[in-house]
Amino acid sequence: MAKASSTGVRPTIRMVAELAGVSTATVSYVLSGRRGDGGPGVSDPTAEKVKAAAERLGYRPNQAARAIRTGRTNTVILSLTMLSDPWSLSVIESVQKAAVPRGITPMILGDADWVKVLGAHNADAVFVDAVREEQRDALRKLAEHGTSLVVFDEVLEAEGFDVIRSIAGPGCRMAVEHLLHGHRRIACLTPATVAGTSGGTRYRAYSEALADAGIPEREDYVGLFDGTSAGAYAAATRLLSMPERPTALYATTDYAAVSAINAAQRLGLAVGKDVDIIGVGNTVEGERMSPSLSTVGPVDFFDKLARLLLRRATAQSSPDAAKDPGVLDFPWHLFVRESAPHRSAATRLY
Amino acid sequence: MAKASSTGVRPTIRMVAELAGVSTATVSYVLSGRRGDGGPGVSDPTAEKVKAAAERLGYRPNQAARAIRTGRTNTVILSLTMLSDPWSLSVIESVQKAAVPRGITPMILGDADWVKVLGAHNADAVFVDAVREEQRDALRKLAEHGTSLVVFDEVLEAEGFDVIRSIAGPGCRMAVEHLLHGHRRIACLTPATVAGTSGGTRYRAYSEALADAGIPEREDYVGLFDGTSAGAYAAATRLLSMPERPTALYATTDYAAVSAINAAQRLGLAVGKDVDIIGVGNTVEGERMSPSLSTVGPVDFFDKLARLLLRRATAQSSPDAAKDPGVLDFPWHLFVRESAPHRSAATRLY
DNA sequence: CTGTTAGCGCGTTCAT
DNA sequence: ATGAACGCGCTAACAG
Repeated sequence: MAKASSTGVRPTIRMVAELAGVSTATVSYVLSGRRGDGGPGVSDPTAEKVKAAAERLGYRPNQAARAIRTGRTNTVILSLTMLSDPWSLSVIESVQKAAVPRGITPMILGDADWVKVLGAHNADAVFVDAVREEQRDALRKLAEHGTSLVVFDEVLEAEGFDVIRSIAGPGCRMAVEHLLHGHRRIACLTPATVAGTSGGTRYRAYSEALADAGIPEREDYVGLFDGTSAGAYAAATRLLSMPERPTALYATTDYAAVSAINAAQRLGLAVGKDVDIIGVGNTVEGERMSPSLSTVGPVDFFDKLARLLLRRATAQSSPDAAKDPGVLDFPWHLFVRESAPHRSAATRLY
Repeated sequence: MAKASSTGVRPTIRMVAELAGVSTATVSYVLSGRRGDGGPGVSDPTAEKVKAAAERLGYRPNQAARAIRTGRTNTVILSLTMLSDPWSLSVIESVQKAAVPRGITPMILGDADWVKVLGAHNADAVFVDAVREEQRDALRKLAEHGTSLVVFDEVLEAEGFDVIRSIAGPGCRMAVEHLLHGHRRIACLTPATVAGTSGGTRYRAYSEALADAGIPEREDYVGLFDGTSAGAYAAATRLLSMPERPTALYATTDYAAVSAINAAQRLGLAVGKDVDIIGVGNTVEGERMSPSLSTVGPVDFFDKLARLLLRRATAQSSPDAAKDPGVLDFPWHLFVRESAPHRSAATRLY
């Protein structure tokens, strides 16, 4: 029960050394488990003494002090602007899965003004989720002065930092065209926050694909909702309850598509038969549900992102295979699953 | 456009000093904006020279090095287990609003194994949102050795750290009893993940209040859902479409209550008139919507939490009015708003 | 083979 | 406005 040392003071390596009756160097060797080059180098008895002393004092190595000497913090920072977005949660999850086993801690920065913070807190690598115009210069400066950056952006070029890119337009187009093979009455389910954001691209793909197919766009076939799942559910219910009910539904996000499937089933419609529903994003939930969700999106996006980030974080010290920063482009694919299967001439709904 | 120094090397205070032709001490004073005691102490011309040199090199002070000397990192850590929960987002938002103006950066730790991390990364203060049994000892040890902790927990006592407590039971009871003043047919809308979590308390309040009022609990009046808003919407729709429709609905979370209001309106029911709906949690959205949501919950919870955390972070250095750690108990209140107004004998629905 | 000494690398801060 | 010590953990070079 050895209590000792409830002094409210953070124990240092020197206190441990004193209590164990050895030098600080020995403590350092024992606790970090390494020694210069070859063999073990610390005898079992002393190692035990040191460990006991450290345990008794509640000693924890001081990352800040370690960082100053080694240049590594064993930390990656994720700067995420929309924490509530499932996309952000996927990023966090993937990075955590990749980082934690290697002893690296992901820290999340919820604020959008990463510019001030990142220069000061020296993480081994940083992921930035969105770059505003006026932040670009600061970004380049950071990269110039030793910060390892991975940036998610559709237009930036790699200038000392990695760029991850995932362009939605063509993929969304594929989704709508997939529906056009079997349908004419195609509705669109999209959040109302279309202004300027990526939502705009996704809705535009719908408009343009319909126009190119010679199908006039009906205003009452566009289901706007407030961005929540409940809102998507309500909007989908409205669309699917119309007298001239659409036979297919293009949802600009996967979670909206999921809500739409729920709504359709509640209305007694067989999804993939009476009505086809396709989403955008290729999130994991869609793959797991029943019926499985047809969707478009990048392949393996989050895992590859995590791997790149971790490689950057690790390559700091060992510049072995650390390639120069570059652009990593994720092409989108069409995933035809149960909620919107292939339609032959025989199964067309028009 | 003075570029200079794109060496990929992080500039140090010494490089700045050399370029400006002054000592490192002067640079430190200029950039941190303080000087020993009284007057400015640094002449304007040299201050300008220093700032120019720092700007040219892209110098950013190294937090780790600063921390080692001052013992302060200007950082608070938020250890949050359920990042997708709106509750976590509220915590983040409040803390950010309080911290950023004071130059303190909140970092979010998404992993549940804060034990290893917190000992190493010395933040000025740490908020922990859930403590498992086996983590309690580690918690005490951390607190003993200088980590400023604020813990959210319903049973822990303050042992060197602050405890924030917000007990749901009695408040939920008040919510159901409020409905009992005007109703007999009261349904309950609750996520299916009742096992052991706080959800259990909230459902139990419903069961017990009904039992005490001599009303038998009907199984078909309990709407279980999967935890999503869409699920809550669907479950509420089912409840409100029953032949013997309940006249009141007790939802164990505010977001479920919001979905229920949407569902009721969609079914053509006047909320607050044909059907009363009450939530749990006192979140801001409920107050802002129309009809405004009646609910129970703590008052001013997030802001007070943020203030306490920031006080702890700041008090590190100046031990002026830093009271001893204690338990901060948030009593719950009943907020009677439009979705479930007061019912007099005349407006009773039975 | 085991353990110690003596610096290093930062920004801060007290004397001078 | 400066020189030098300081606080921390790490580690090359050395001593037993």
